[in-house]
Amino acid sequence: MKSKGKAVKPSRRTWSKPEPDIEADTEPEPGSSEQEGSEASVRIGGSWRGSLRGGGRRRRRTHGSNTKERSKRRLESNERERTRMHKLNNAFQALREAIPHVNTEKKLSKIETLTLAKNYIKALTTIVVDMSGAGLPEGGVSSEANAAKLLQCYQKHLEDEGEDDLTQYLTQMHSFSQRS
DNA sequence: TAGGCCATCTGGTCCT
DNA sequence: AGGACCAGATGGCCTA
Repeated sequence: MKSKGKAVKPSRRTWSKPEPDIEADTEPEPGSSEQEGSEASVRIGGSWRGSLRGGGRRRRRTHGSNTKERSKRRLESNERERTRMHKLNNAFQALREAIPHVNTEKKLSKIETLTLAKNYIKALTTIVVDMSGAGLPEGGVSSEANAAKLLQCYQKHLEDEGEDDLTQYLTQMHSFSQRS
């Protein structure tokens, strides 16, 4: 079996290989100001997000100035970030399993998962609203009938949204439901 | 080969 | 102070 895009990647661009154009390890003393307008504030390691949040301030850099110490912190931080992303991916997987998409070899991408989940929720909402409006029949509705109606609503929502790239999932899902 | 998707690294900002 | 969160950058794998 193959795992798309997956590979045990060796660490690249490690801390020990900083961008040559900025503040190698000749950073100022902790506490000294070295921000606004400097080249370093424009690009750091290929990225920075200037005024997205809170605006203005850049780089706290109050941690140990010791290179070894910073390297250690960076590695720990990387590890935490990796763990965090793994948790996020687990949540995505749980979501994939919660929404009715057909059992196919092709795993839903993250964007597909979110889009399908959104439409699924909308479809369920529609059903609930419809049912509460028409009144539930005595003894309830069979699960098969509910499933059929759900699929109908689901299909309608997908079509209304014009998300062509998802219609194949709908088709697959529909045939799957007919088979079972 | 191009484009999509993904994992990872990274540094800035926010939160506790 | 340190961890969580976030988003840009980078590069690998896969498919059309």
